[in-house]
Amino acid sequence: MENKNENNLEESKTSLNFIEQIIETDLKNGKNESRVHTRFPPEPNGYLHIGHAKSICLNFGMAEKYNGLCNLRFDDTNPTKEEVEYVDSIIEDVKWLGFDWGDRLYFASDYFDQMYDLAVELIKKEKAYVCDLSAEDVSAMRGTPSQPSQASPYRNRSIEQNLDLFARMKAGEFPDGSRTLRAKISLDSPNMQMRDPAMYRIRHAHHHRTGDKWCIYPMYDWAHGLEDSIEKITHSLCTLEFENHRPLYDWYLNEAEVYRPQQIEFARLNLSYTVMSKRKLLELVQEKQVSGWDDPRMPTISGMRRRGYTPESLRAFSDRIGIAKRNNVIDVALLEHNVREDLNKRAKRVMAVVDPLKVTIKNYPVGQVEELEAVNNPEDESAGTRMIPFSREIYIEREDFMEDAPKKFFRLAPGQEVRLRYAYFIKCDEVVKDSSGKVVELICSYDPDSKGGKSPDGRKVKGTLHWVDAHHNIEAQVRVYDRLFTVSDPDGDKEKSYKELLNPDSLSIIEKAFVEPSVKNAAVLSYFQFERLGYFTVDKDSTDSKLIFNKTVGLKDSYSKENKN
RNA sequence: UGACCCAUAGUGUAAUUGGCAACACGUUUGAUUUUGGUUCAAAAGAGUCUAGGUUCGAAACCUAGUGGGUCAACCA
Repeated sequence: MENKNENNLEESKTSLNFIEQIIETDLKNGKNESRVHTRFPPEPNGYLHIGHAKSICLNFGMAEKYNGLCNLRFDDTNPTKEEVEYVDSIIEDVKWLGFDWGDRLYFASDYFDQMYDLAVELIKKEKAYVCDLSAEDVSAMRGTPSQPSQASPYRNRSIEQNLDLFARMKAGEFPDGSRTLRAKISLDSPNMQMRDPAMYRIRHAHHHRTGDKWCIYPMYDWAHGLEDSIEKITHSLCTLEFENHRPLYDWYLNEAEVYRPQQIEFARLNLSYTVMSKRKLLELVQEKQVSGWDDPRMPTISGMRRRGYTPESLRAFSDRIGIAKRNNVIDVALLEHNVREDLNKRAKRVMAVVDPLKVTIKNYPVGQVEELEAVNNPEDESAGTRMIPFSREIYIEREDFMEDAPKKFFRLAPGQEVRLRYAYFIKCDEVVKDSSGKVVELICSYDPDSKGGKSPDGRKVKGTLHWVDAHHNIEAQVRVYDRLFTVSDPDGDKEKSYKELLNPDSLSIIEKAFVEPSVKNAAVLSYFQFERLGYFTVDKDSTDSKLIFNKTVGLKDSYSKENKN
């Protein structure tokens, strides 16, 4: 084991992803005074998802690894889509993931004045002009990758006229959409980004930070490079779809004659059985397909937090998926592996019965209650032990009993003996059914010498069941989640929209589960392992009188897997 | 259709930069086990998209092809 860890350490030393290779080369060459300064630049138009977590871990991770800095910067250049609610949620999520931006919380909108001044400079250099064309006209004149664009009739306005018009745009003299400021770059570049892209558009909209100060707002390409430049970012990491924008990024910074960070693109994360676009997630929220952005089925950071994922597990996941330029789809099983790995070490074990079947132990004294000692976490001795009440009537899991059991069924069946964890061996003597033939109760007998679950005579008992006392317990609601979509690639279906592929059974609510008394005052988001069932966390909908648990993920289950095939 | 990017076990990422493919997840098998969990041990699974070329030697470099992705918003 030690050897393995050493190997992994060595590997993480020598095996660098392509961004680390670039950074190390830059460091070696003394580029940017050998600084590393990154940034995570979300647009506050939605909640962060696991794909953002990858980017957050990358940006903050690179800064950490190379003794640099990472800023949190809101790219808030479009007031019609952005809201403070999103700003707040993003701050909470990044913090929860465990990253610290110090005092470097920035907003693109804080730079609007500088951006405006620089745009004026471009006009003076005849590198930008005010265009009166409508969006439709521009689109119609755009041409195609192989056919050049038609020049805007306003392309050759005088500097003075451009200056005047741009100032009046800013002053609010023109209605929305009536004019834009455009960069004067090319009419026939095969890269469509370079065909006189818009730099400013008119939007008489209230901005969450600048209020009504502005009615013109910078476009992404113009704004983003300047934001990076102003913050002296060294490596501006973004996703692949901005690859075609890089020449424009460079052109703007070059023409603005300002410090030029290096844009590097990497492949965004895709996860099987879910969607990762903010637009689609927004639709699920707005159409009430889910309870909100933090619905535990959502791939959002807030949803996963509520589901019971730990920040450590998300960070470990991010490390393991790697960074590259190849389009990828990560198997959710890897994500689930990472939570289990973390929770296995940390979660307090507890017994809960989710689908109760009553068991009466006929030879156990009526009215007697014993307190039995149970281990809190076999992976962590310091977690200690606790006492669990046991009496004549208990509940076991319905699926732990079978009347006609196959040979490899190590659980309860007529005549078969099992161990009740930490309690006693019991044997099933009698099956009680209701008029419809449904099993409603089991009559069993116990071996008093097997107290604690120990075999009194060395006899082997293969099965161990979890249980909860029928009288000393807590009733709880349990919410069990399945994948949100029925297919592994909901975006990939040509016929059906992702909404038609939603899993109708992604949420099942168990109103009446029984949990052992020790969880009584469990705090929201505290996590447990319900033995043999999986990991669970306390939902925020819980009240003083009713606990609600979310199932984070089940335990690995080689038994039921075997039986599916 | 033009430009740009990408191509390595089922999935993802490596290969100390040209020296005969490794790690993780997943899968399977066995051992241990008072969780059919954990842990431990092992196995199967690619010869690196194709075809040429350079080289003593290519997953890596070159050319062409094929397949996939991105771009033609006054979104980011």
